[in-house]
Amino acid sequence: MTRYTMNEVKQKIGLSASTLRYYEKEHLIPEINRDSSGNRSYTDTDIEWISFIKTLRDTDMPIHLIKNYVSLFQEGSKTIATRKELIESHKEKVQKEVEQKLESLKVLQKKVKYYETVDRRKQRLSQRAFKKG
Amino acid sequence: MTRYTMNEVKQKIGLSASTLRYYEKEHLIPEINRDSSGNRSYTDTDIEWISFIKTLRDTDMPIHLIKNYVSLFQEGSKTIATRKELIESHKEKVQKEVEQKLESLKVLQKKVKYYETVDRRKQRLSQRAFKKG
DNA sequence: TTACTACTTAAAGTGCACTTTAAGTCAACA
DNA sequence: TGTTGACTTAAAGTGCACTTTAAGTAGTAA
Repeated sequence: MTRYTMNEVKQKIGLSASTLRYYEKEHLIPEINRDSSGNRSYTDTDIEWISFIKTLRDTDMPIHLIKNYVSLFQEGSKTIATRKELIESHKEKVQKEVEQKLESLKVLQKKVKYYETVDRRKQRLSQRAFKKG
Repeated sequence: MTRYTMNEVKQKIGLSASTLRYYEKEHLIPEINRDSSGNRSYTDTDIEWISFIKTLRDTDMPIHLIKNYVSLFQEGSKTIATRKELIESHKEKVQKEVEQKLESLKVLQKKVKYYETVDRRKQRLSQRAFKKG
């Protein structure tokens, strides 16, 4: 069975050692087995779990909701429906945020375009927009 | 000339009164003119500026970079090129983040699909993934 | 044996972006 | 005239998610 050191996990997943310890302490990830000298030894299953938690964090799910999700998981298969709802509603929230960001990107693109086409006269006019400070 | 109270701006833009004051104090937005009783009175130009600042915050540009952008603006047209670079590089960063989130959304969708199709046997197996705690 | 490196812990500290608090002013209405 | 409500300020407080610190241990190389 392949095992990984903390350093390997750090590389593989892209979380710092202190974050990995913090997640473990907060029970976002399981208690990791130790090798003969007391250092953490991660399994492929651990890696998979940590990766999914990272996906949740990458999409800004708050720690307290992830804890909620993990608790449900530990209660077993009777919580499948609730877990599905939790992930699905998070997914919908993220989708809306992405759509909002795409709108914002249009505004940024418009601004860049403006800077590309602006001439000296336009620039002087634009100064009037924020004349103080 | 149309003028707006803080309450109207709050509604129009979707920022709290304290955030509007905070942005003003930090010079992200210009010093707002006051009415006869000392209360803020926002112009359409103010609204436009605040909206753009909100777009920057909605896309998670840090306050210190926005301050940098505002400073450049105040230095006048000689900073147009720098401002364009600043906004453009931010735009590219946001685009990458959006792409990353779309990838994460695929993972979330996969998980939802899994929960939709999982049967009792599969659920028991999945329990092995996180057996402690 | 000594030094070095990589890990370990609990606890305190950090950074960011607001948000709340406490105390005060002003205009309108009963 | 008093009280209500919306504003004002500076300063302190909050929430979140880590990150850093300080002190210690275990294994390896010289």
